[in-house]
Amino acid sequence: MRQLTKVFKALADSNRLRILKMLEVRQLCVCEIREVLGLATSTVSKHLSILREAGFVTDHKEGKWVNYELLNTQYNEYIRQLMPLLHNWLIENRTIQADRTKVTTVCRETICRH
Amino acid sequence: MRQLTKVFKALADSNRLRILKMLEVRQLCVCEIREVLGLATSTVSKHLSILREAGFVTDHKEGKWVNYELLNTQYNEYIRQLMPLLHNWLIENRTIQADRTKVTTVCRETICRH
DNA sequence: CTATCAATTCGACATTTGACGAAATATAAA
DNA sequence: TTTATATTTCGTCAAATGTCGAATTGATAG
Repeated sequence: MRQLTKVFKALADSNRLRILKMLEVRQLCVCEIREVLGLATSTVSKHLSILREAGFVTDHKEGKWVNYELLNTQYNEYIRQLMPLLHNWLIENRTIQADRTKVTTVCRETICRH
Repeated sequence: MRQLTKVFKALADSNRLRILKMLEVRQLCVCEIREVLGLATSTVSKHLSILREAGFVTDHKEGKWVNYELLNTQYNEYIRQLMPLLHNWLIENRTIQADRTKVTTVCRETICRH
C-alpha cells in the first residue's frame, strides 16, 4: 500500500505531471525542465527525485548534465499499467501542449549558460 | 489538469484507498467505515467528501444514515479508466483483506449504538 | 415537541509538502 | 589546479493535509 500511495502522491502534483508529459517527447536534463516550468533548479531536482523514488523515471549522467527519461520497464506493476493511461491523458491540455512545443525547441547548450 | 491532480490526490492516502477497496464489497455508511478504520467520525466524513469531490463515490440518504457507494458511471473519464486497475490492485494486501472481512460482518445497527 | 443519533462543519494542531536560495558535490574546461 | 557549470542537498518558510473534538445540522423515535 505504501508503494501505491507513493505512486499516486508522485502523480498528485501538476508540475510533476508536466514533467512526465514532457519526458514522453524526449529525454531532458534538469536545466531544460527548469527552463520550461520556470521553477528553481533545486525545486525541479526535488520533483525529479520524487518521480525517481516512485519508479517513473531514471537518470543517466552525460558529461555535466543528468538526463532524465521515462522508465518503461516492468519493475513497477502499478506504473506499468498507469503509464498507458497517462499517455492518452492531458493531450488536449494547453499547458501540456505548450510545454511539449518548448521541449522540441529548447537547447541545453544555449539555455544552461546562466 | 486540476481535475486529474484532484483524482490522484484523492488516491494518495492509504485510508482513502482502504475506503475505496471496502466499497468494492458493498455500500457503507460513515459509522461502518469509522469502525473498520478506527478513525474519528469527522475524519472519515472528510475523507469521503474528498472522494466524492474527485468523483469516486456518491452518497444516498437512508433514514439517519448516509450510504456511500462507488460511482461507476462514465462521468469522469479518468476514474472510469482507473477503477478497473485499482480493482485488481491491493488484493493481496493484508490490511485490505482484513478490512473487507470486517465489512462483511459489521452491522450498522449494533455498531452505531456505540 | 423533545430526545437521540448519524453525519457534517468548524477550529485547532502537528505533519507534510512545494517552493526558494545558499551551500555542497561533481564534472568539464581553461 | 583553478574556474565554471550542472545538479543535489540542506535549511527555511508558507501553504496544504490529516487528524481530532466540539459544535451544528438533519432525521428518526419517543
